[in-house]
Amino acid sequence: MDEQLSSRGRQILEAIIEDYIVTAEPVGSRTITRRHPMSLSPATVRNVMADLEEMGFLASPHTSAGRIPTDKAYRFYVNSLLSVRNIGRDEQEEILRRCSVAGKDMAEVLKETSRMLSSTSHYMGIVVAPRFDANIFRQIEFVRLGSRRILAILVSRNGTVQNRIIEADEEIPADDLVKMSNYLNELLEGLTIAQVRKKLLQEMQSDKARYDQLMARALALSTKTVNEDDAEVFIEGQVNIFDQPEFADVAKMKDIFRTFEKKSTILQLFDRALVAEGVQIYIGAESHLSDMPGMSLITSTYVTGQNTLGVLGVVGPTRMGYAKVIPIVDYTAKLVSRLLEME
Amino acid sequence: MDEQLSSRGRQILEAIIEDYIVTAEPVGSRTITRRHPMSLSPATVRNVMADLEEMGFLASPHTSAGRIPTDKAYRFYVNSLLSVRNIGRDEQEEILRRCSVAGKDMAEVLKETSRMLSSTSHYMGIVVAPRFDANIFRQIEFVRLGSRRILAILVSRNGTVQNRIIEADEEIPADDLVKMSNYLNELLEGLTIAQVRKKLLQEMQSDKARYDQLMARALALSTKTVNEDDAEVFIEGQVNIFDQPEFADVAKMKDIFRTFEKKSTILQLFDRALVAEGVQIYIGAESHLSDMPGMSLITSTYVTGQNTLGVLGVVGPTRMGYAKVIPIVDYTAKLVSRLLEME
DNA sequence: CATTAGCACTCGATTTGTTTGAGTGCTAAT
DNA sequence: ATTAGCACTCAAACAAATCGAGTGCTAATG
Repeated sequence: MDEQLSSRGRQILEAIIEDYIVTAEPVGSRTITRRHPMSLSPATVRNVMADLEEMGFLASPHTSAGRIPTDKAYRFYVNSLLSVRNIGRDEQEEILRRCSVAGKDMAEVLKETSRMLSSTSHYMGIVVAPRFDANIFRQIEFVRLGSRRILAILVSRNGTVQNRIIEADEEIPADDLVKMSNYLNELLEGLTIAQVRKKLLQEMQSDKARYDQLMARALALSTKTVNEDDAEVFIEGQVNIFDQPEFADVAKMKDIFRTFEKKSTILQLFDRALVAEGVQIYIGAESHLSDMPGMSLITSTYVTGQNTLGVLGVVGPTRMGYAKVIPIVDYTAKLVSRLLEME
Repeated sequence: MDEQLSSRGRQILEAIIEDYIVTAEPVGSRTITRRHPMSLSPATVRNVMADLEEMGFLASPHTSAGRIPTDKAYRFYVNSLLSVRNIGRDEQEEILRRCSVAGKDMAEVLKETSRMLSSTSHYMGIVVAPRFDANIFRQIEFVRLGSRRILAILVSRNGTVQNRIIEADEEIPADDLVKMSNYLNELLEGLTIAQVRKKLLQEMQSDKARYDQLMARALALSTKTVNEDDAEVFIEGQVNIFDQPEFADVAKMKDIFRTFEKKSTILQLFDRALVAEGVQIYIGAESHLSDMPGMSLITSTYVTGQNTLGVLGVVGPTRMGYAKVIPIVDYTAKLVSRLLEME
């Protein structure tokens, strides 16, 4: 069934896709010949288009409209047709400028990155923050707030801070708090947060803990601190989809916004991209998410050294400017990697 | 011009408003007599409605449609007609349950509160976090991340944490960091963050700083830490406005979402509510924000002791269920006050 | 024999016209 | 003062007519 595509077929398919990307209207044979002068008559183009439709690259909304590319067409376009042009000098600078907000903590940087992705691509920018789990323990600190209220602050090497308020069962003197943190800091030095979690459990069951009240309490406190890991997601530029004609309909809008309101769906999606390497492209149904029909996403992981930290990317309609967005995502991911590397 | 409203006039106005609140359709004389049996003929109602229109309580979209309440009508309704019914037992419990997420830091609690406000009211929930400025300094801590990278952690009495990564000009030994934080903790004890800011400036210009290198550096670092105050806003349930028929139009939707995307507008609005006390109601143009025509908001401040901490509230169409939402906002504000009080 | 001109045909979108019905204001009867 | 009656209005809903971009097919063409 998969007859080879003639060179002319490719050329016409490409023309159709590119036209559709900018106009969002079904494109017909006339239009093609007008906008991409290639010394062919509409009739010929029609024949070719009929072939392309049979091969599953095109679909017609109804008999007397033009044709629109299918997911398969976009896939082919991205794989074979598209010459990923290099990222523009000015774009590059814009990205660099926007991401290099000095002195901010990581969350701020990533949020700004997401915002930048959305405004340079004109679609939605998404950044999934590194799982706290993968970070390396740096220090734990306890601050007394009230007689029993204790603020626990957990710092990891890259400067991420997690804090949590703990109600202690009984009052703990300030000195003890210092001792406790000293003890823990020594104990947990150099471990990842995931390992820290395990270690704490082990320690609590060990003999030492049973004899040393203070230690036991320290362990209990820190377990409470460290015991959850909700990955953060930054989604920005949702309003951009209002400008996409294919969603210009309140019902569809609502669906989309609902989907992106609960971030778990997105997380699930991006988690898949996390295991892959480099730029990933999911076109339409390829995302296997029925919640977002007609949308594509372009993602890339960002890393430090060998470790994959997180994923970032852009979500837009399948009819998205791949040629422009792919290099943006790619460059941004590398940039963010570099920025975090320095830490 | 402000002729007195007859008791019958009030009654009919109330009927119209309440009808419009549930149907969102212009209401006519027939409808009124049908739905609110009050032994009056449509013709009579018509006469009264004409009077009400002249007085500025009603407006007709066009001659042969029913009439809709004006802002003035809602204002009158809220001031004079509305009997704020007590909050329902079950609603109260729902709110209590949703807000009492133990062990979370304040940001989480407020975010959840906002989410709760939106889902119980079916409009948009907004919570403005306390200005960090007003908090009372508790402790500052420096953590070394790299040779020159230092993480500064600022804790206030109520457990709010702000942290910031600082690039130092030169390497600072760990001991010095401890000394510095000790010095600062003593210096800043008990001040509000706003005062801290001033104090730091003063100190830096004092003689001591000129002689004591270390102290000077400590001051410089902490100034960097403390030198910004971006109030946080939690806006949740934006999708709810998709269900409001008056905004069922892509252009209006877009405007609204755009407005709420940059939170500064909202902040500006809520800042005004901050100085007032208790429940505030802004109907339509009363908010003086041309960015959100046709919307009302109901806010209340939350406090601990004498201090106003922040504002929370609900934003919806002017045609909003005031009778239901007002007690919700009121109760929630009091609850949040209580929750933070305990800290 | 691939290409193209020609042509009848389709079908959504747009336009125009008609009907419907909820609503109004006014007047005259109650 | 209230209401029944009536002529009038106007958006919305529906239907028919028209338009036009597009199609598939066939026959002519280089």
